[in-house]
Amino acid sequence: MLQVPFIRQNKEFVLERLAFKNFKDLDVVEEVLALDDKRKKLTLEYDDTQAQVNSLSKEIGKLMSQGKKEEGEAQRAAVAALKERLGPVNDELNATEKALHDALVKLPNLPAAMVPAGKTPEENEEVRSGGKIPDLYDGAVPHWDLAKQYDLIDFELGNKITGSGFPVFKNKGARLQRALIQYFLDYNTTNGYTEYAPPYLVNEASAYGTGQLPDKEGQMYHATEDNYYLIPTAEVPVTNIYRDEIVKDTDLPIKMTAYTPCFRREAGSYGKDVRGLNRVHQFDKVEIVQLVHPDKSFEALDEMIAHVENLLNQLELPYRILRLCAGDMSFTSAITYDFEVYSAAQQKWLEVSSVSNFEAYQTNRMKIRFKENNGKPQLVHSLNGSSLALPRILACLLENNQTAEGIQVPTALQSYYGSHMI
RNA sequence: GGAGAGAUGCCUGAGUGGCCGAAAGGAACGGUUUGCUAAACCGUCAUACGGGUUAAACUGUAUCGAGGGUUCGAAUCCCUCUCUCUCCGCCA
Repeated sequence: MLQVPFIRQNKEFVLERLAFKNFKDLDVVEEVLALDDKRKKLTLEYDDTQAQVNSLSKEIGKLMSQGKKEEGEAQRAAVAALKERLGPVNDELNATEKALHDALVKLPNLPAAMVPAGKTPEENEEVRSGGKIPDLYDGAVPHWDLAKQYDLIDFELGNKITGSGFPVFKNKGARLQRALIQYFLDYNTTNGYTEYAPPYLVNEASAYGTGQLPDKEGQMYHATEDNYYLIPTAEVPVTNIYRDEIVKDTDLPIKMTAYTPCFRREAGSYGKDVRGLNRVHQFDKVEIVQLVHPDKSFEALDEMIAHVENLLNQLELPYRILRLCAGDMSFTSAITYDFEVYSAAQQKWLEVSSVSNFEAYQTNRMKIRFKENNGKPQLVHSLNGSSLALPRILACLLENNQTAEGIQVPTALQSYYGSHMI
């Protein structure tokens, strides 16, 4: 969430940026400032009164130990009177703090300076593209047909075991999937990311920390018996590794990677674009997360973009990089780049990675901070990106590399998969 | 699932009503000195939110798992919750 002192000092800027993001409820900004004023006033009153209580209490202790009971009794009455005032002030202070917090979490992150204007996905800006869109041979089919033809994925079996959107990978399909995971992780760790294998279920505090709660409650699977949430992305457990921690500036940047399955209810997205692997409830993803010095987050962002782009180049997939317009970015992001690969058989672009800089928006919630030269703790910046999400990569690999003789495996992947052809 | 123990600062760990924001040791950081892959000594060593200041200094409040209660006063007593550990059971 945004920081109140920043809002106070940069009110016009905040309003302008929020409007740019197409955020309607601009009155919340005034509300936040008014509540903060009230909070300060009440804090002052409470602290002053409590200070009197504390000092009187000490006196009473002294008087009692000196045997001056009557004087002590008199002081007691004075304290009682003060405390009568304290209760209501405290109640109001708590209510004000809660109202302030509730208002604050309504405000999305501010779009960074480079973010293009716009409201819809059509207004996203193509930054660059790469790779070559293949000319498929006449018998080319979409991946769901290939999956059946080569016995790689059984969608119907998933329906039986669980429900729709839970594909079963088998034979060479399962192997290819495993090869990709291994390949991605190796690529990430080679480039300085520390590998983690985190839990796939998280508690409420973690889900709140990265912003899934309260905004996206309905999108996560919820194990109500124990009140755990199935992770929608490794971002949640991995970023929370440093929740409530103060690290040394020399520890930065912190670069982490993790492979996990991801679980998403995708409520309300039935019908369109859900065929085959395009949109599923459980999928595998390798994620990268960075915690960096606030001055370095845009540098880190560029590095992550280059990192993901290089991966797509090595997989020889045609891709394009989009800078999301203000209205299409997520609630918590300051700037987001989407990576899409071209599915030649479906003739459309599929999103396979999303790389974002959250600046201090997430870390302010999670209180992830660092200390520089024994100074005051400051918030670090957090970034994350997929490198990469498996299903759509798999779909494109199958579709784009299909030939009459079989499906070709990209060179970079061959040693992991164990063959040059499916 | 059953029984028990516990939750204190970066770590270990003392503290059972006022002298405790908290002993001691360790780690870390800064320095002095000496010096060969280091030791000794000195110092620093929680956070948040206020007041104050150009900025500091200074100062108030809160925090000893979380929330509530008793009391003039609570890390210390009471209640609730959460979590952790140990043993038993079950099991990969």
